[in-house]
Amino acid sequence: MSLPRNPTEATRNFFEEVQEVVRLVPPGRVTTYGAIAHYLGARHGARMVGYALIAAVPARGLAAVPAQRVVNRNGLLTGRHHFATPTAMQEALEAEGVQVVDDEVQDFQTRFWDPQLELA
DNA sequence: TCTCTGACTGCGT
DNA sequence: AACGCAGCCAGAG
Repeated sequence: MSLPRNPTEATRNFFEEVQEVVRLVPPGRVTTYGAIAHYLGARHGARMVGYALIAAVPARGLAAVPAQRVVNRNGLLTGRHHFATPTAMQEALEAEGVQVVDDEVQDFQTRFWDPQLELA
């Protein structure tokens, strides 16, 4: 799968909603694809959340959309290969105090930030 | 059109 | 506990 060149209106809106939620994740905390999908009403699957981030990073940059704070439900950095370098995602997380060992966020449960709960 | 492939998940076996 | 599988939906070929 590659980047969408001409996203449809609906797709673009979904992408923006995802990016908006990701921007609300506090530094040092992480959330998951599924949590975001659920928060947005699961209109699209969790896969689409990841897809939205592919479009988000090059379009807005790491500073605007902290995509490193989105991991899978097990705390694994499944999206690290989409960053500029293979270690960029891990380094970005460690820079804000999140320890990562073997592609896995340490102390994941207490680091987890659920938009459904926090933005209620 | 059809098929395949995902930065995913949850359920059933 | 490990796997398989279906649902999720948009692009590319």
